[in-house]
Amino acid sequence: MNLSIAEENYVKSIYKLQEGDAVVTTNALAYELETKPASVTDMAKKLKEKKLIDYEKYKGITLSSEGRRVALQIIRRHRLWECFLVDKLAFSWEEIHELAEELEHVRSEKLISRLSDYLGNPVIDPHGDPIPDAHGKMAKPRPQTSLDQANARRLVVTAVTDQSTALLAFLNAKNIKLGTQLEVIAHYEYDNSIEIKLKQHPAITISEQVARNIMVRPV
Amino acid sequence: MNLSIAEENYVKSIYKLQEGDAVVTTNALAYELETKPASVTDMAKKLKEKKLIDYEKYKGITLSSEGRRVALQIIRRHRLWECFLVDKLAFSWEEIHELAEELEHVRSEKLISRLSDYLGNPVIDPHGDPIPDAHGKMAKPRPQTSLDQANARRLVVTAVTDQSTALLAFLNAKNIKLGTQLEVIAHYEYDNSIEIKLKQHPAITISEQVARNIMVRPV
DNA sequence: AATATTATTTAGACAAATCTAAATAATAAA
DNA sequence: TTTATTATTTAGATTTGTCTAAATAATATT
Repeated sequence: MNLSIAEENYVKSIYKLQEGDAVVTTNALAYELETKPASVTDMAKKLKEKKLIDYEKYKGITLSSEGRRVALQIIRRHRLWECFLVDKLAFSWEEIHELAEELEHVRSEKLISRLSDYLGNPVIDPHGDPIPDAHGKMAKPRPQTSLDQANARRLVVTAVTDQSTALLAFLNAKNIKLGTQLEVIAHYEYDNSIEIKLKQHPAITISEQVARNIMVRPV
Repeated sequence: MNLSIAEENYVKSIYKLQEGDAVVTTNALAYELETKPASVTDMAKKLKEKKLIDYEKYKGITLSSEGRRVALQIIRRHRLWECFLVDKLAFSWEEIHELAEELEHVRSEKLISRLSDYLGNPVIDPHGDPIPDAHGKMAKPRPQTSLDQANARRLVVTAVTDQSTALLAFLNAKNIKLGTQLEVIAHYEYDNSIEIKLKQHPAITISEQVARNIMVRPV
C-alpha cells in the first residue's frame, strides 16, 4: 500500500496517542497534528477505507493491525535516522527530531535495513526510546517520568520536553545533557524545587518548572 | 523562499535541460518530468511569479540567477546523498538515483553541510559528476560520451543510461561497473559493434545497442 | 429530565498540481 | 504565400488535503 506523507503522519500520531489500546478522539488527533477536527474526520474516512484504522463516527479511532504495522515501520525509520544524525553527523538531541520527521518519509526497506546495519543495529534511539526491528518487534518503552515526579534516587536524563533556547542554555550551563546521570538529594516542599548532584559536580538546586521539563528514567 | 517538491523537481529538470544557456521548450520539459505540456505551462507561470525562471509564452523557459542558485543547491543535496549511499551504505550505482531523488528534498543547510563534512567534502559523486559546494561553485562536468561515440582508446565507465535489468545483468556478467577502466581495441563497421578489453580479462565484443548505453570519459 | 456545553460530523469552498480537449500560435511544407 | 503540421496555451475538470460555518450527536450541568 502506498501512503502519502499526510497519511503516514496521521498513522504515526494515532499510534502515539493510543499508548497501547486507548481510543483516540478527533479533537486530540487534531491538536496533535496541528490541524482542525473537520480535517481529521475527512482523513479518518480515508484511512478506514484503506483498512489502516477502525473508525465509526462519534466512536473515535484505533489502529488496525495493519495500521500498527505501518506505524512501527515509520517509527523505526524515524528513530534510525535520529541515531544517524547523532552518532554520525554529531547533531545534538534537540536538533534531530524535525530532521528525522522528514527523513522518515523516504520509504525504502533496503535503505532502512542498510542504515540499521551501518549503525550497528541499535535498539534504542538518542532519546532512549526503543527502535522496532524490521518485523515491528521492539523492547518495552523505558519507564520515563518528569524529574519532578520521579521517585527513584539515581536517574538518567532521556529527554527535554521544552525546546526553548532559554532552558537549553540553562541545561548547558549546568552540564545536563541527554544521558547525564544524576542523583536526587532532596525535594523542598516549600517551592517544589529539587536538589540534584551530577558526578564530579557540586550539588545544585533546580526549580519545579525546570524539573517538569526534564524527562528521566531510573538507572 | 519555500518551494514544494514539485517546484524543486521542475527547477532541477530545467537546469538539466538547459546545459549552459539553451532555452527549454514546454514539450521537452514535459517529457523529462513525465507529465503533460499543459501542466508545464501552468507551473511555468508559478515559477515565473516566484522569479525562478524567465518565461514568456511561446518563447520557452530559462532559469533566472536565483533559479540557478536553487538548482545547484538541489543538485548538491542529490549528489552528496548518492555519495553517502555508495560510500557508507554500500549501495551500487544503479540503485542510488531514485533514493537520492527523495532524500534531496530534505531542505536543511546544516544537515547537508554536516553530511558533506562527514563524507570528506567530496567533489565528484559516484557517477563522476561534480558536486557544487555550499556557494554553488562546482568543477566543470567531465567530458562524457557514450561508448559508441568515444574516440579515445583508454576510457573509464561513468554511467549507464538504460537501467533495465537485462542490461545490468549483462554488464555484471562482463565485470563492467562504474569506474571500470577499459581499452577500445576495434570498431567493426559492419554492425557498429565494438571490441573492448578490461584489465586481466580477455577482449570481448559488445553490440552498438549496449555501447550506446554505456557512458565513458577519457582516462 | 430538560438544558447547556462540548465534540464531532457534514456541506460547501479553496489551493496545489495535475489532467483532457479545444483553441491558438509558431513553424514547416507545398 | 497559403496550407498543413507541430507546439503551446487556455478552459474547465479532477484529486488530495485542507478549511470555515452550520448542523447534529454526545456529554455534563442544573
